[in-house]
Amino acid sequence: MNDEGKPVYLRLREIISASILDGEYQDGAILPSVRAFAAQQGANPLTVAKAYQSFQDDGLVIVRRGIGMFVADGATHRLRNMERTRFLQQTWPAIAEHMRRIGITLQDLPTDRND
Amino acid sequence: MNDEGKPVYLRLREIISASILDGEYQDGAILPSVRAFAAQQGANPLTVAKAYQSFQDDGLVIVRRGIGMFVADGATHRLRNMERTRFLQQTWPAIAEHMRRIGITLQDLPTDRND
DNA sequence: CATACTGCATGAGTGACATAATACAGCGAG
DNA sequence: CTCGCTGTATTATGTCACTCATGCAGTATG
Repeated sequence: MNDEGKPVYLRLREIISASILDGEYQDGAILPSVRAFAAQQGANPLTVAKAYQSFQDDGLVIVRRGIGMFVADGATHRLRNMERTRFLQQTWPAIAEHMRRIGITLQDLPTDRND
Repeated sequence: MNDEGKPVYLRLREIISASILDGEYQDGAILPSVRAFAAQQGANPLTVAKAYQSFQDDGLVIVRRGIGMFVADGATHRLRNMERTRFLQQTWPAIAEHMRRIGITLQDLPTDRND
C-alpha cells in the first residue's frame, strides 16, 4: 500500500492494476507498449516487462506478439475478485490486529459516506 | 502489516512494538538482551540491535551500556500515539483507496463487536 | 583484577533489483 | 518484401539493503 521502498516492478504492477480496476483499460483494451510505458514512467523497458509478466502469469493480459498486450476477457472482474480475496484474507486481519493494539476502532476512521 | 518479504529487522521491530503496546514490557522494564532475543528469534544479534536502534532513535528505549535496554518513561503512551498518527495519516488513506477500487466498504468487514 | 554479561563499531559477503546494449521473433502497412 | 512497430531472450554491470562474524567497550559481581 505504501510505495516506499518497494521494488519498481511491483510499483508498476500496482499502477497497472489500479488503472484496470478504475476502468481506464477495460476488457479487450490494449495496454501501453513496454517501451512507451517505460518512457512514461521513467523506467527501464525490461522492468516494465517484468511487471507485465506477472499479469500474463495470472492470465489477466493476452499477449499478441508484434501487436501488443491486451486486457483479457473478464480480467477486470477476475482481478477485482483476486484483490478482494487477498484483502479480506490477508491484508485486513493484520490491519484489524494492528488497530486493536493502538486502540483505533472503525468508528474512528474517516467515513467517506460508504452507504 | 504483512510480514511477507519484509526485512528481518523490521519484523523484529514490530514484534517488540507489539509487545510494548500489549503491556508485556511496561515503562521502565528491561528488554531482552540483544543476544538473548536473537537466540529466541533465531536471528543475528546485530540484526536485533538494528531493530532496537530504531527505538533508540525515537527515544523510546534508554540504553545503559553494559546493563541493557529499558523502556523509556512514557514510551508506551508515546509509541501508541505515534502509531496512531502514522496509521491515520499514512496507512489508512492508502487502505481506503484500495478498498474503494476493489469495491469493499466498511460494512463488508468482519466486525468484532466494535460497538 | 577476572569473569561474564551488556551494547556497539567495523568490515565483508550475499542476493535482489535495476539498468544497459544487443539481438531476435511476430505482425501489419506500404 | 521491407520497414516499423510490437514483445522477448541474453548477457553484463552497477548498486544497494540486508545479514552476519569478529572484536572492542562499558558495567556489575566476586
